This record gives sequence, structure tokens and C-alpha cells, in this order.
Amino acid sequence: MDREGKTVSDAAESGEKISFRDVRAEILRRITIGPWGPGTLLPGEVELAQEFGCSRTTINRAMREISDLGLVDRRRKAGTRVRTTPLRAARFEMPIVRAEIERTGASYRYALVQRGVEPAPDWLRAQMNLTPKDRVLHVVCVHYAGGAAFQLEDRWINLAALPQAEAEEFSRTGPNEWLIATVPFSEVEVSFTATGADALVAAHLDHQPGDPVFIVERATWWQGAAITFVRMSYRKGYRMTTRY
Amino acid sequence: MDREGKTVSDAAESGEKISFRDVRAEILRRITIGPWGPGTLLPGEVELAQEFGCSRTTINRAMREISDLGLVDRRRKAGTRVRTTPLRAARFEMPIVRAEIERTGASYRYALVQRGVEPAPDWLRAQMNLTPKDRVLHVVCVHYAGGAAFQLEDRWINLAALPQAEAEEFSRTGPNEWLIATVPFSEVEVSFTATGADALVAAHLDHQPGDPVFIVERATWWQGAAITFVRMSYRKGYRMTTRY
DNA sequence: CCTTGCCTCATGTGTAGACATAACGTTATC
DNA sequence: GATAACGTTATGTCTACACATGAGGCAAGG
Repeated sequence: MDREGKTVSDAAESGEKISFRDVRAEILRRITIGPWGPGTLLPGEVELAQEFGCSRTTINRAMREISDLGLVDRRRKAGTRVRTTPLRAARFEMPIVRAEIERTGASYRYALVQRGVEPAPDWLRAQMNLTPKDRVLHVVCVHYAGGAAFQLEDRWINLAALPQAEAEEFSRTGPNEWLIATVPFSEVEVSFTATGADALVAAHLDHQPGDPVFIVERATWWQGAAITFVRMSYRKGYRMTTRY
Repeated sequence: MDREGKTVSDAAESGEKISFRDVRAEILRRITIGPWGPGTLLPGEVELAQEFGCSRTTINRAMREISDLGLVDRRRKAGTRVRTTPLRAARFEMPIVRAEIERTGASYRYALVQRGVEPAPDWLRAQMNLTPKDRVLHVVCVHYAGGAAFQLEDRWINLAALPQAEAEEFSRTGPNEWLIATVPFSEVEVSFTATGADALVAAHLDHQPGDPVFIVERATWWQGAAITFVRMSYRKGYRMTTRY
């Protein structure tokens, strides 16, 4: 956060305009080290605007961003209160695999492993909220980085919601890229976990069965209808990292 | 996203004020399904304000939020362009373990496993950018949910940056909560991965050595100085989930 | 032709003011 | 006394306007 090099008093002294950044930094300071510990009810926006010598709009923007960070709760009339359990939210950017691989300078290669239309298995019906008669397209493919397997993609596409998927071969590019270019989505659920490699994963990612594998699963909906569910297994040693 | 139940034309017809939500929804629609595919240069804010019949400020807020989502690039003079590879950013809320456990209704219990001041091992010196003479406090503890081990916390605190940590026992509450209440932080790096359980993890999380374990590592800095590094190992079957 | 420098324009951010909305707390009514 | 109505108040959002900032592009000069 605190990348802004000047303090509020600096800005005030020099007669410069107060930026919402200055306000944000100062309020963050007061919450983290200053007098506004967990549970504190902060002064109202009008009062703060007076104190900082800026308009309420500026205070509002600073407060809104701090609220977005998860450090305070804001309610009309009730005011702004510092959360007792600050839940710093981290942002994870999830690029498509191809971009992630090419960004590292490695060459990207794609290989289709399996493709077929199947009745949805029970766990998938539960996960995607499908009816028993819904058909799904099941695609398994591998993304390689510099010659070595990087990620195994195990994807299910709801043909009731996306019938045109049945005409796609996915022999040269992955369903990932096709989907991004083709369908919008309104809601996404992502989860991370670790499991032991099964036979499929072991075979394609060069693992021993049972080896720990980092898993990302993502379910996507559009206007209430399930579009696709994907389970991505990463090669050994993969780390997903973010800074904030 | 599309939770707003009315369209822009609805709002315009009824003579209601256009909300930045309406604008955001409509622009998202045009980007995902409408005519503004990847690479499109969007109209300027002034033009959009005219089209939507609202002020430029409202357009600006809508655009800023869409930009925060990672769907467009905005540059002064250059204008707003739809990204070719939309990198939808996901937000992960990371509450402290205690809150995470109690939220599920399970009872929380804490146990200290080990505590001592040690010279920093090489990998940690590299990770936290420490000098050879820096001393670190090493704390290992376990967080239980409803009687079963939930998370093993393996933490290192830089005593050069935080000497008062040496006086803490951490016998009743974890270093996690103490740190949150005590020190601010300016920068955080989080990473997720999967590894096989080592002896320590196996012993305290009821695993077999080599069992897949979901790992979260977090390094925290304050004004350039490393504060703490923590490696959290989760019990079998743990999933970290988020919707957006 | 290439470079340098200015002009212009799109976004970034600030101000003051107004009305909307939600919720707390009090008052009035049954 | 319980409940319903209402006024007060803090945040939410929109407007209109102004100036700042950064970058693309044109033009003058070498």
C-alpha cells in the first residue's frame, strides 16, 4: 500500500490538494498502527472532510477503497466501523494457460487427449446443477511449456447451454480459448486444493500415482445456467503467487 | 454480475436516473456478448455520457470498476481498449484461521508445538532478504477445528524488525493473532502450492508422510523490511473457495 | 529522413452541492 | 407495554464543472 511518499501533514503544509490516496494512506495508518484499533467507530465523512481539509467526495472514495479491502464495515446511519477480524482480500489474476506459459518465455504446445459426448456423472450433475437428461462434452487435454507438461485440463461443457460446442474439435487449440472467445459468463466459482495424482494425471504430467498435485477447479455460469466445469491439475512444484 | 434487474433502456424510458451500475452492466454486456469484442477501442467517456444520458463521472466510475475487473485497459489519451486476453481477477478473502473455523460453527482450539530463537536458515534468508546475523523467532503451532487438526502453522518472525516478539510466549494464542493486532504491513506475497507431507506435518495433521497437502505461504513486509514468513499446511481435503 | 518540441485530447482526480436510502432511536398510538 | 410511525443522520450516488497528467500525433527545424 503505502507507496505514496508524502504524509498528510506534508501535503497540508505545502498547501497542495489532498488526494484520496493521502487520505487512504492516513486512515490505513490509523487503523493498523494508529489509534483506530479493531471495533472502533470512525468519525463520519463530514467530520473527516473537515479534518483533512478536503471534500466529502474524496473521503468517500478513500473509505470505499478501504472497505473494498475488507478492513472496515460501512452501514448507512450506523457509520464506519473497523472490523474485528480484518479479512484482507487478495486479488488473484487468472490468465489463460497459454498466456501464463508464454509470459515466462517458454514455448507453448497443446495436445488433445480425449474428447467425447457423455452423460453427466453424478458428481458433475450435483456440481453444475444439471438434469439427468443433460448431455455434456468431456474434453481432456494437456498444455506444455517448453516441451514439458505443464497443466492437465479436464473439462466438461454443458451442451444444453452451449450446443455449438459439439461442433468443435479442439484438436489444435484448447476449449479454454474457444470458450473465452465464444461465451460470456456472469458467475464463477473457483476453488483450490491438493490431491494425490490419479492414473490420468500421473500419465500425462509425468508423476507417480499418489504424488501431490495442485488443483484448481472452476465452475462457470451464465444467467443461472451452468456453462462449464474445469479441473486443472498442475505439474509438480507449481506455485501460484500474488503480491499486494 | 448481471444482478441489476433493469436494462439501460428501461431506466432511460422511465426517466429514472442512470446509475453507474446500469452503465457497468450495459458495458459489460457489450464487451461479453455485444459488439465490443477483444481489441475494440471503446468510445470516450464524454461520448458515452451523452449516449447514456448521464454525467461523465458516472461513466468514469463504471469504467474504473470494469478496469479493476481486468477486462479493459485504460490509458490517457489512448482511450479504453478491451483486453485481448481478459484476465478476470478473483478476490480471495483470507480471514485468520480462528475466524474461518468459528464461522463454520466448529469450536476452535490452539496448541503450541515448538518455539525458539534460531539463526535463519539459508532458504529463509533468501526468502525474507535477511542478513546472516539476523535472528529469527521460529514458532510451530496447530489450529484445531472441532477436535481435529485443521492447520499447521510454521512461522518465522524477523527479530531485527520486531524485537518485541521475543517476549511473547504464544502459549495460549497463535502468533497470527498477535501479529495482526501488533504490526501493520505494507506488502504481502502469497503463494499456493501442493506438496507431500513431511514428518512434522504428518504427525500433527494426522497424515501419512507423502500425503498431498495444500500449502499457503505468506511473506509480509513493512516499509521494505521483512516482518514474517509463514507456511500453513491444511488438513486433507481442505478446499479454498471463492465466488465472483 | 530523423529528431525535437508543442498541441491536443482522453482519462484521472478534485470541488461543492443535491437528493436518495437505510437504519437507529424516539415518539405516538393502540 | 407492545407496536407502529416518523424524524434524524450517515452513507450512497449523481451532477456539473475544473484542472492535472500523460501520451499520441503533427509540425518545424536540423
